[in-house]
Amino acid sequence: MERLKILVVDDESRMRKLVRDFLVKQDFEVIEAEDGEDALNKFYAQKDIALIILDVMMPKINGWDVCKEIRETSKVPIIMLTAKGEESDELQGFNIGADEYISKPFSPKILVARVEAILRRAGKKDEEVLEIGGIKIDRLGHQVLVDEKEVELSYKEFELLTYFIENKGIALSREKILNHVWNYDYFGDARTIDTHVKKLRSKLGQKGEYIKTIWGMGYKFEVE
Amino acid sequence: MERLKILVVDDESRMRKLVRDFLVKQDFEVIEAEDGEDALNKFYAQKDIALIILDVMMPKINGWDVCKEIRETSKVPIIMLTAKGEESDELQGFNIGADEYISKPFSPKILVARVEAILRRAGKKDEEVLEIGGIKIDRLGHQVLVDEKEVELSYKEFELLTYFIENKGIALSREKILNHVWNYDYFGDARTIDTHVKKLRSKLGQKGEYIKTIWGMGYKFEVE
DNA sequence: GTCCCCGTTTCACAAAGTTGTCATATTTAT
DNA sequence: ATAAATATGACAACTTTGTGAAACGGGGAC
Repeated sequence: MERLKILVVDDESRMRKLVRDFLVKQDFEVIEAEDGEDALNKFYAQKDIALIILDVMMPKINGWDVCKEIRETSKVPIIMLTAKGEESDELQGFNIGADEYISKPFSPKILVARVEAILRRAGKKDEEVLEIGGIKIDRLGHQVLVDEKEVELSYKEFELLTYFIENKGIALSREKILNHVWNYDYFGDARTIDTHVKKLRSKLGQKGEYIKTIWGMGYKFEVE
Repeated sequence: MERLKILVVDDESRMRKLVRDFLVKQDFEVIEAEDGEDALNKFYAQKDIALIILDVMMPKINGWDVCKEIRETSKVPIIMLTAKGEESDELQGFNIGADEYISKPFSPKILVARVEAILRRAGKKDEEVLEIGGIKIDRLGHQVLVDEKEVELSYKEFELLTYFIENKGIALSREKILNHVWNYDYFGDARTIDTHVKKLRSKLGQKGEYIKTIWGMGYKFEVE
């Protein structure tokens, strides 16, 4: 297996070196960029970057803008490094589509753990068939089998179920679901999700119960 | 890990120097500000400040107002330095969202100890799984296991338990709990916490006893 | 172009679950 | 014993979620 490329963007070289050292130890290939402009150039030049780690505070173009710009054309996973307290885009009132936020200061151990979790999930996107608890998703055939019997799902239902299963065991906020299943620039009502969940649950029959409601939070797919 | 930045705000340069010297000795990076205005400017310019030490008595903008202002946008930990008798503001229930109060005169050793305790706690916010005494908190799954069996908690209960465990072994006043689990701008009755503690204890069964009452003070989570 | 079909979204109301408060009981410190 | 603080149970107000129906909207048939 070829080493995966990670783009690390931070204006402080000390910080880049720190992050790089840990990632290299985990056998990733690291590419560094020292500001937003540099980051965009390197990202577009190197088409096979698997993940971006992006500091928020940078001269010229800041991290939020780099993220937004990249999201225009790519769904590459992005981890934002934020200062304490400004971690969430919700707090800023606008959503820019990062996948994770890690607040400084952080331990390198945490960073590496998150990177691996994200890549593991992202890796699922390459698998042709996902299977869990008697539900089989065939991406190529765009088909879902429940206990070997086909269940007809609409496009959105299929995407939603796939997203749930790619992230099984993880509580997903409506915000996050909208970002991934709909799109980073979708501005509709989050309650739309409820309707799709309802239909999914009913089409999955008994197994619809795997989609759990997390009250005050969102949903989670979990097989017992 | 990169050195953490601490913003020290006091109008007396002697005091700043004193505090700075001790913090630098502990390998923190120190940024100084000599009044409230200066403090706000430097805080907003340097986005990765990990903690603020803030004198109350200062010209132009005083410490209380700086704290309130910062709390509008950030959850960065704040330690207030108060002269004898000034804490009354805090005691009178005028709540501005500081994390700690240290009254002058204080020993630098105490200050450093508090700083490190706060930062240690803040670091826990990035850990995905917390585990202690047979209680496991899975943040990603938004799920709590007691002796490997799931216990269903409401949103607030989950937050409260998480806060207790992030601060295990530390006595927490109701004031403090309200500030962190509810919000800095919550003005309800502190007795509300009692009700939530009651429910938490009962849902945790035997292990509910880990939540100890500290008479006249608040609560503390402690495993024997 | 118009009509129709069907997936998607919105909406309004019902249902379910949560949270804060209050009165009362109990415990604790002195 | 007494006063003060905490525990508890019940409940009302409030939020969030579920649901069915209606509105919307794009693409194909005609």
